[in-house]
Amino acid sequence: MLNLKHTLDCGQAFRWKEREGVWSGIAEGRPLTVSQEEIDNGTSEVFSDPFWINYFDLESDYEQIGEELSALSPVMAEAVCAGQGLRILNQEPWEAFCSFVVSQNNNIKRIAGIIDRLCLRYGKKGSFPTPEALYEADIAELRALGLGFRDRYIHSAAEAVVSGKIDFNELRTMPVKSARKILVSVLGVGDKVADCTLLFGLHRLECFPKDVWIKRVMAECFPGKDETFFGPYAGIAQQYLFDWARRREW
DNA sequence: GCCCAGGGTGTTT
DNA sequence: AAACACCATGGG
Repeated sequence: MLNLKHTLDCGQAFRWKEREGVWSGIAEGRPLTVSQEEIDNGTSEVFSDPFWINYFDLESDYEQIGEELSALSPVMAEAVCAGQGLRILNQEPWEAFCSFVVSQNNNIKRIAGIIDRLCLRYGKKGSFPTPEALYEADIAELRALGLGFRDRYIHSAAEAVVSGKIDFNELRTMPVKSARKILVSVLGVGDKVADCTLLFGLHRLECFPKDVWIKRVMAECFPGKDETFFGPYAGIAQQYLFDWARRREW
């Protein structure tokens, strides 16, 4: 029902750490420490706290969705089976947006390191930095944290939020195509980062971010098809496929 | 040393 | 519109 590894270590969030079977992290300023054992025996606080119920998307029926996706193709069924317990998180939209700006042409381990340093330097009490804090940050200082050429992209993303050009509450209910158009108007944001923001930050489950792994899977296993093949839960299908492909031997 | 990583921008054909 | 160079950085 909820698998922490397939949910917290599947490239949708970058601030959860696992140590000796115990996962810990912070979301919207709230710390959580939880083990898979507590999840499996139902004693974890995530089942009783409305915040975590929403964060882990515990009220959606992933068994049902998984069955519908599995019926589409054998490969999809294999990915769903391999990713049992994976769920699409409801992350804070700014954190998702900012994190995936950092993600471009980068790898997950390094993304996580950069975000750790951003939080230490600009966040309060281990929280993710506010857009204001990053808007006011010195570009050279951002560069020094390892952001590379993405330093000015982070600045422009923060500026877009601070100025109100991007209003996540509006993006949440707007038609997806309009929301994507607004996101990609920010310097350093293309279709992939926009789709990750919409899927992981605003729970727009029809969004299907196409990174190098997904492009590889589509070319190899779904030739001639695109995200419309997967229907209204394409984003969930995408995440099963990403997690499966990344852990698989090729 | 080269290639790759949850890509995007700007320029040239 | 498609191809291409370029962008920092660290791990394999």
